[in-house]
Amino acid sequence: MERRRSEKIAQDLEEAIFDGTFADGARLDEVRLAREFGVSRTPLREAIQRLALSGLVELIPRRGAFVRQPGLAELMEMFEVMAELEAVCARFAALRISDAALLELRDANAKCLAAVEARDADAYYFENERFHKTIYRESGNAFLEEETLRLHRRLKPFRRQQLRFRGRLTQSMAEHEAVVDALEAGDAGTAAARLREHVAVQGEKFHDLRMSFRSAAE
Amino acid sequence: MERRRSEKIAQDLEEAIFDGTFADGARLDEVRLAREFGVSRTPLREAIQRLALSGLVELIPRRGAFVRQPGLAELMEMFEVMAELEAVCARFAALRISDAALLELRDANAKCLAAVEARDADAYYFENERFHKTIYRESGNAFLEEETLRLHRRLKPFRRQQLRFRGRLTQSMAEHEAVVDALEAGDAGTAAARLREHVAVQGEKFHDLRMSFRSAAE
DNA sequence: CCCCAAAATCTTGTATACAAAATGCTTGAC
DNA sequence: GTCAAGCATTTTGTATACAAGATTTTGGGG
Repeated sequence: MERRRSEKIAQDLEEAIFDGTFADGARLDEVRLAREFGVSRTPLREAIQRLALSGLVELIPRRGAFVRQPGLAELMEMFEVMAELEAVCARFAALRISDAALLELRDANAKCLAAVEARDADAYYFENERFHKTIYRESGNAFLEEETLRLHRRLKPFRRQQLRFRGRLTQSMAEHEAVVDALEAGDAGTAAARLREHVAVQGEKFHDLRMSFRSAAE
Repeated sequence: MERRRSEKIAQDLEEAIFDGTFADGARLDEVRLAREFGVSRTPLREAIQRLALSGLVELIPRRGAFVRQPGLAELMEMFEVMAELEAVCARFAALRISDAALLELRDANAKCLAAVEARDADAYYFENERFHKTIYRESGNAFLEEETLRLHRRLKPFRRQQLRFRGRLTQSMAEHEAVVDALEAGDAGTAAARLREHVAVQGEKFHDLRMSFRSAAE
């Protein structure tokens, strides 16, 4: 826990932006939010600054902070980079992964599959995250792990919507298993390619989803 | 230019940290720096926060901000990631690069080579940066471009020391040309591999350099 | 009736004042 | 003499007050 007030406020605001409480382009009124959080403007400004550096809000001098939701094109780009980063993690991990981590990946997948069959969305997400984060960690490069986690967090709210696709989940599990097979075999190229494809498909599915949303809404 | 005071202070502090004005672990005294910059603590704190989010300083609650120079191990990791990011840029660029950009790459290389022969270090760095940044841009993924630029900036002070290696520069130019050849041919795999190797070598050379510094200093 | 300009208001950016916490120093006891 | 406890000092975190710029509103003129 850092300086807890501005830290917590930043998290809350982030959540609110992800929730869609703040629409794209909405202005973050400092005094209003300060009242709402029951603090002065100072910690709130620090929180806003933090969000600005994360790219969630745009800071216009003397004008204020405006929510900056990524558009569809930018999201596709982010998913593309996510796929590449995970592929790099997999490539490194194929050479460096420990036996214990391989067991953890198998375990996460087993529990993930169980969650799918039990229709337990929360458990599915938890185990799915454990799977991916384990690969980041086993890349053996702490900086890469951190950067990949950063993007993972940023894309989290958009990834979440994919549960709506029936049948995608079991397919996803099969892809996970194939990745682990390649990692176990120490086949860096295959592991990278499979994980890249696995994540890229998420981006594409997301694309479809957004499109259907758009046409349904307007 | 954002809120210019805290923005400028952050840049100055960043520069000072890179220069080695602040040693690793040094505390950034708010009141002292505020006096030094002739501002109050408020904009200075915002600048420090910014640096903290960039990872240049560590913020310990109720203790203060401490300069956090990356150690050798972390730097190697960062160069490793840099090589991978640039490789991804090259892979994308191979499919998307424009003829104009290819000409720009050749032009940058030519001027770079001229700078080497003229022993013009500044010109060399300028053109070298132009070369790499052009490839980032031609990846056709603005988000990837931005993220790669971020890491590029962060590694800049450490890359700068490589001029000391005689003979490395002409070799480096040859590698650049080979990368452009692959891009021109649209050979994504080769372009990626060559650029990855080019950047990875920088990291290794840097490693050697630091080692020699260490043994010389202590 | 509309448009332009000036003033008033609102909001951000900065400074200062205050509170809380941590560190270090001093003093006292064993 | 040393260790511990309490107090003082220093420093961060927060609140509030002040200044500067931007926007909006109002009033006057065309």
